[in-house]
Amino acid sequence: MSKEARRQQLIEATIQVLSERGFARTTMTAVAQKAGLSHGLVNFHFETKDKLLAETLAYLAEEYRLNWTQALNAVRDDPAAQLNALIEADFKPTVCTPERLAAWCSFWGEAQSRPFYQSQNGANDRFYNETMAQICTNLVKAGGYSEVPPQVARIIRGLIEGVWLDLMTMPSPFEVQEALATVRACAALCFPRHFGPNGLLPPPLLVARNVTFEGK
Amino acid sequence: MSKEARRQQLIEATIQVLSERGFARTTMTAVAQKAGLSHGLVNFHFETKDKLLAETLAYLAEEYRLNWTQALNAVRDDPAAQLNALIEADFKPTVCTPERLAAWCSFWGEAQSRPFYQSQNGANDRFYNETMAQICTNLVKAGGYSEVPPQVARIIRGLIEGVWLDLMTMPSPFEVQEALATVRACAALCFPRHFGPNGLLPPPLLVARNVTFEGK
DNA sequence: CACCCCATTGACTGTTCTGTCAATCAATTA
DNA sequence: TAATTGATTGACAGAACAGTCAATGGGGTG
Repeated sequence: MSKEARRQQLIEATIQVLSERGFARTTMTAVAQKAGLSHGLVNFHFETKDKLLAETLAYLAEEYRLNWTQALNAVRDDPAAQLNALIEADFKPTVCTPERLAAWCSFWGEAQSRPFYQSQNGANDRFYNETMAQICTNLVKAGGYSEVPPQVARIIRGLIEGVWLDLMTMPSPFEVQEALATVRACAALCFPRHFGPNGLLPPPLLVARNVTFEGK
Repeated sequence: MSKEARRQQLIEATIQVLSERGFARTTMTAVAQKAGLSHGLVNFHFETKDKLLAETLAYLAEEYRLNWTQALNAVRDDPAAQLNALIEADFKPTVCTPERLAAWCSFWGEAQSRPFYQSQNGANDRFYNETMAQICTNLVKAGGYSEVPPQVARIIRGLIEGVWLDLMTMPSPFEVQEALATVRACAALCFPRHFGPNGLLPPPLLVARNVTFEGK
């Protein structure tokens, strides 16, 4: 097996162990067992436990970043479509599985006391938040809304994080589709002329403009 | 020192250590040192580490429950005032300090892999959510809104959890007042005739009626 | 076929941490 | 004051774990 493939296999095993046992009880031996390998090999590929965990976090962060940037690149240059893409991206099975959610959560629990984890994710988070704020600014301007763009961005971003937590802590009846519906409902409250209860409204801006014009 | 006071002192020390070192690196010795006592004493009062952590979680949960139920009892029987009380309660210095936030977060990170922690908080969460949903139902009916009450409740509850996480993970400029303002802005989007950007609108329904009347 | 390189194993070491316990100390009661 | 009770200490044992390393094995190359 190639060196890079082996590393990725071990990182995936780490994510699984993190989600099953939590951060505190994640051991090198457990990771190796999950991958069906000996524990000495984990130290061969990642010199220390700290480095293994740091690389796992970086792996998850890059996976998350790719997920939303690619979703953003796949839609046309329209703020409502972009916001919709950003929202839906967070609930795609690429990043929104029980294992990944639980792994993220175990890192959050340790992040505050480990400066490395914080600096690792600080840049990514800032980039995401700035992108979200910019999209909201464009949407407010184009749609003639009166909201304060950075605040709306914080609401939507915060709500996504909150329902992510709920997906983990709540018993099973709360599913991904319901979480997404909750965020969509919030988007509809923020931008009622662009979002409905089922997501993006079909012709985004033309309808609103016509209504305003003919209404006067 | 009385037995009960000593236990509480050790639990407070545990909360501090959790927030400073995270769950994984919280040791009995660190807790004892933080309290200025010997580590054998911790085992004397709480037989095992697991029991110490379980009691710390129960302590935080009860503190949280008391905070919002008392805030709810202190306002008049009006859904808008009740919702406002519920929102503000989550940002009071009783429960919303950096230490407590960090301690909560470290428990979340471990909760999914430890059934005890989940069952511990399951009942409390359910009670809070049902109360919030009931208040939203009353407010929607009394205020003539068209939102779906359980969904609005999930939005507000989820957003509060999300900004709590942000308070922890974001660098310092994001402060409690800004987090509260974000939630208030969301409440204003959900119930525009009862909530403004600065929170509850003074006399909830009467003013709206008067303004409309004199404005005409 | 023989050699070499590198991934892989598993036993071993040193450290850290939990939980135990006999000895000590302080306070209260007889 | 003496005795008793309960809290407190710190040394100790046992367990779990991270990290090391010499030995092994297998695939590719000369």
